Amino acid sequence: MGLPSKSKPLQLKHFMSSSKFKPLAMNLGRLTINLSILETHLPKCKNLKQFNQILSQMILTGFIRDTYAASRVLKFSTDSSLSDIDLSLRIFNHIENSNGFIWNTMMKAYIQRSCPQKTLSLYKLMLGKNGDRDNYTYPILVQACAMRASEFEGKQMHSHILKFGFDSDVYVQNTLINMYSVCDNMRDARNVFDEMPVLDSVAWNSILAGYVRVGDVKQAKCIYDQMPVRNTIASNSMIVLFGKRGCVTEARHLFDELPEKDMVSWSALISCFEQNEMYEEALDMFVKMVANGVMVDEVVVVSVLSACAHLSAVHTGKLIHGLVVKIGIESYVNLQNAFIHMYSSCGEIMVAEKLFNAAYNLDQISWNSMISGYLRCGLVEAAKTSFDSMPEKDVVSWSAMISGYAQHDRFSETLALFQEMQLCGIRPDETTLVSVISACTHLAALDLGQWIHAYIRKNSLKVNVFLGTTLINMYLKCGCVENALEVFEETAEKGVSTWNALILGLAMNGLVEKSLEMFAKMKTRGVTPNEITFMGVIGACRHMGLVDEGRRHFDSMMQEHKIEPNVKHYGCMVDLLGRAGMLKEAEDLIESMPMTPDVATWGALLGACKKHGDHDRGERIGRKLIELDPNHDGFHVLLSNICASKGDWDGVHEIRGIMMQHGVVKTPGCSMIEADGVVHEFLAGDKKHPRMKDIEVMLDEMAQKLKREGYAPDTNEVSFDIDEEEKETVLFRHSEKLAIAFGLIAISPPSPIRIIKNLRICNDCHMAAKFVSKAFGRDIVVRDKHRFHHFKQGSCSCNDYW
DNA sequence: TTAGGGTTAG
Repeated sequence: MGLPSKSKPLQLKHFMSSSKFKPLAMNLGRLTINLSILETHLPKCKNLKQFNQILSQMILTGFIRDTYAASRVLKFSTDSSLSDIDLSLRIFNHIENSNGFIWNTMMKAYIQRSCPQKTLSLYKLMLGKNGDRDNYTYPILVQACAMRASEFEGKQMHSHILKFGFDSDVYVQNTLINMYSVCDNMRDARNVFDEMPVLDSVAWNSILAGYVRVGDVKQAKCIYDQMPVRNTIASNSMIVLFGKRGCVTEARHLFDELPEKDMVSWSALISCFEQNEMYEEALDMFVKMVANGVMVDEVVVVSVLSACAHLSAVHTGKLIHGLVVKIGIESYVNLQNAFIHMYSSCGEIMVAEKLFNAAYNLDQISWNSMISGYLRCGLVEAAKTSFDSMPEKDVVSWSAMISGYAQHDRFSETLALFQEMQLCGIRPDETTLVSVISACTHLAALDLGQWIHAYIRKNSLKVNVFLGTTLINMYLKCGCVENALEVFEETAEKGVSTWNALILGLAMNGLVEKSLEMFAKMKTRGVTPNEITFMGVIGACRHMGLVDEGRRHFDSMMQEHKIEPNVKHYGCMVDLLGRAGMLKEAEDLIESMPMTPDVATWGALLGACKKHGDHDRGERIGRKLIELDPNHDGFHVLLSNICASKGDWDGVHEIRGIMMQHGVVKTPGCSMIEADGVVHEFLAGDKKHPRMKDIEVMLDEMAQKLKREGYAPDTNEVSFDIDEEEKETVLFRHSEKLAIAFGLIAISPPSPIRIIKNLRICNDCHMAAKFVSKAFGRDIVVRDKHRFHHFKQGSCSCNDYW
């Protein structure tokens, strides 16, 4: 920053190769240096020593005071690789009689070394000295502003240009167009362009490049069509723009029409296919490119490898690897990283690892690709080891590892790593937070989730589609409908997934009508529903037993939206019919399915049989199911429950035997509850909690109060052949009751008691929760495997239909 | 009397 670093004054000794003055190596002999000698000898300089000797001669003889001679020697210094920028600056500072050329040369030198801020500092110095600016000066300065992408500085420069009257210079105008384009200000770029009396090819190309940069297809096309001369670069840029904006047909057409296609034309089209998820086309095009003898470089190969990764085309990837080695470009870091990504995407993690270990020029992306590769292949531990040994971790590394934990259902570790990241002072970005919020959702860690929401607001992070959807989902899955609706309204960028989260979540919370309303609203807003939307919509109908409406939506999938119902949609319909007691219709629908029904579909019918007491149908289907899926614990349990409710204890024992035989273990009921930011977990019959004594006392109090209110335990739920009193004790140790008791102790009103259960809530716990909400005057929110139950004043939001 | 400035794609 600031002015170019102060250089030491130019003294003769700087240019002496030793303290002893030697005669010029270039045979200057005893000749006094003059212009002609300078001009013949400067270009012949082979090393810094020779250059220094000429320079020292000039100082010694005072010839450096000749402005023209000084400008030649400075120019040589800035252009030649023999000298460096510090020496150039020392020469520049030594020149007493400087002129515009000399200033321009020094300012240009900083541009060439990518130090535009030093160019601008020199300009300030020049202004102070009222230096000799000329029409060569401002193109350099405007370019410096463009390099800094600083519209503020650019505009200042523009006003100087007007003030000093350089605005009619075509070079100046062209750099202004470029500067405004780089700053994405196409309005001012266009103003300059429109006012140019004579447009040369640079002006056309610059304005086109601007429209391409901001992605304005309409204007770019307009300019391209009007261009008097179109070069390949212009055409290639248009292909790129079409690709970026999803106009694949136009890109392909333009490519076909090109009279001359170069390497960039081919790779622009290939990248267009790749970006628009047309991976086969990308590969085909690459094959044609090679067949046509077009040169291939590392940039195009990176695109093609990405296509291979998406297609899992490891064989093609290996062929390309061979080609890359043959043409000798394999050591490009980007290419190595693309190979690591391709191989790990195709499951060839060992190959990726070998490449990674063999590479000598690893960068941050290499490490991040390797970690993501391990995670993609499910090797979470290997990823963590690699992560721990990284020399430097950036936000991408942390996000990759955090999302890796989240995607492998290791939610506590997700949150722990997030905390560690913060301790390391790395600021999370939108991507990181999506994974963390998703972990909060699974763990029902609402406190942390809300903290993150506040963090997003405080740091004005952009709530993009993913983040918005994740937040809405979290609030709905934690039973906070109001908050979810608020985020939904605030989210500017709404995708189909955002609507889906809302439709599914509202229905889960028992707000079926609102959910269906949102579905209607979504369609009027022009958002096209997808198959997940219909899962939500039919699911909503299922929560309230809206059979006719559900059927209507199911039929509309094909008729209106051309979406073929999949096995899950059928399963959902079977569940809807079954729950409503239409068991025969449900079974008929299964028989009429165009695909093989999955176990979940039969399972839905089995559940319905249990609910509606159709024991015969239930037993028939249950036996079929445990054959189809002998490892599924839930079906065995349901079947055994059906036997139990018939009083068929032999059947119960038989099923138990089958379970033992297959090693099927019933998933224990588990409830989670968050108190003061800590998540507590309860298993059925659990006695391990540190506050178990208090909980026992509360359970007794609950039992007494509930009985007074008229609660009678529903012992039908217990499928053990034990007496009624014992059954009641078992019932009162269900995990959700333990959690409710704990909630009554640990969470002070009016905060609701929020519980998450891994299985579906049983009849008895549902009834008990209703009584507790009344007898203790507490709101209880239970999220079970399928939906929410908001208990308030003795009733539940599900209206006892679940 | 010399010398120097601008755009551009995958």
